[in-house]
Amino acid sequence: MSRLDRSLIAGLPVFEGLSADDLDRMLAAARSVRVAKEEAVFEQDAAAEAFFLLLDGRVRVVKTTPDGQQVIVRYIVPGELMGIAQALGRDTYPASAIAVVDCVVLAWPGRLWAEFAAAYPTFGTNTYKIVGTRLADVQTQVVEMATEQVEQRVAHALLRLARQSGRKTADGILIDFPISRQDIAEMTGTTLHTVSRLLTAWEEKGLVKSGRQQVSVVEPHRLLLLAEGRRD
Amino acid sequence: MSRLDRSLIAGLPVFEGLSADDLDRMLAAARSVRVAKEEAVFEQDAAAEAFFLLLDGRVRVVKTTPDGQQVIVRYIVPGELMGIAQALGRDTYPASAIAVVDCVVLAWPGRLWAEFAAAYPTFGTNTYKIVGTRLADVQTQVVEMATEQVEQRVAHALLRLARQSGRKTADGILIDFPISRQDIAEMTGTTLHTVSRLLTAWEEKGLVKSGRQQVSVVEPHRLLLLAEGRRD
DNA sequence: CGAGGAGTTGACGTTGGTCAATAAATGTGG
DNA sequence: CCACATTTATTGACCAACGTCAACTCCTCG
Repeated sequence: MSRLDRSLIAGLPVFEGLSADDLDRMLAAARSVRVAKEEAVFEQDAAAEAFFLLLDGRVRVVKTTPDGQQVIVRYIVPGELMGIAQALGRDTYPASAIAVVDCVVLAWPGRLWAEFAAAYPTFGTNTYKIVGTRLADVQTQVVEMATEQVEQRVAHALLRLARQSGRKTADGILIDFPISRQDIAEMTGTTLHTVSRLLTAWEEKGLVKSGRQQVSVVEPHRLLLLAEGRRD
Repeated sequence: MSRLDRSLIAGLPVFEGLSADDLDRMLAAARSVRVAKEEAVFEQDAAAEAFFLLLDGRVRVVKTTPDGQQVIVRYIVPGELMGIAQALGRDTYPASAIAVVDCVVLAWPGRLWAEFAAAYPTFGTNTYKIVGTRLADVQTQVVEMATEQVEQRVAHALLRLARQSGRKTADGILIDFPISRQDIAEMTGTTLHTVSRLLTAWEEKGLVKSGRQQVSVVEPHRLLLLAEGRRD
């Protein structure tokens, strides 16, 4: 196994404030893992034996109901932690994490969590800041689901994806990983049919461009108006 | 100001593992505050200057959208922390906390958070465990909103309230604080009309008993069947 | 080139929201 | 303590948003 270079993680928000030596020590305990497209990084309800950092690729975090319906909780982008059950006193993962494209992740044994948090307090604080952000995000999502119509929720979802994972192209902001109508439906609590109809309608109005497993936001500003419920 | 007695907080899950002296030291820094019914403990978007422990009463945590719609995020029962923005690196409260009945709370200055977490590590760990639980709860709520019909969501909400805040009576499990149809609607993302119709229908089937600002669950088991979507 | 996955689109029905009117319970001021 | 205002709840009529069902097309991969 090759030595992991500090530059892989230096500069990431989570590791802000750590010394070069600290980074090296943390990296020494990590192993780097490749995860093929559509494979799981970890599975819902499995024993939480490790926590992870996504180095490259995209991961979707999915909860499955007892009767098999799926809800996409969030997408993870490179540089983000995931599966940090230990930080929250859990011993199983609350959701599954699936590689959307081929990914590279760093994995640490879960029992190291407490050690790291004690040895590198800024790392602990930074992580809890992230947890705070995620809690806020999920609560916002609850509010959206409770108060908005499907059209607004889908518009908000696309804008979030574009912001988090968008790449500027000639056609506007391309969401730069494969995403199907079904995926968008599972993010917003609707059906692929409704998403398909919305995208078609928006394409006619010039707001988005979309194709097979791909969506670009052409006019973020007008889409935002829609998302906020002001008819245009 | 009278001295606060250790017995107020000893035995609460958050303070598990702390010595009597630790408790006394923490209490010495707290002030106890009475909050009248319908008054705010803290307000959404206000500077997070303190964190709180509910000693007595009931508090509802509410998010308000820009256009004035309200969503009830959760109810707080005695012994629970609230407004722990500091623990998550936030400097404003993400929601408002409103006393549902006359309440007594302990309040600590926010800047003490870091001190406490450092001085009493179990307190820190316990808190993050709670945060973990809340994150899981909110995520479950997202899944419910995305996959269940209104009838199931309302049934789930009532069962949660009964479990968290129920008192056994001749009529079944009484949710022991005033709660209106509108409140239940704001918990479940529906309208008071729909809640009213559901409660009437359930009352006819003998599942619940309800009146002005009051609901009892008579047959939790059958209500659970409904909540899980198995028609009966 | 064939099969399976992804997307589109029309027809239709249901859930649950909107609007409106009324009733019942509670609080308030004289 | 009563009259009146306010809040909470009920119920009916209506209808729109969106889910369901079904058929069909178009890619893409093997």
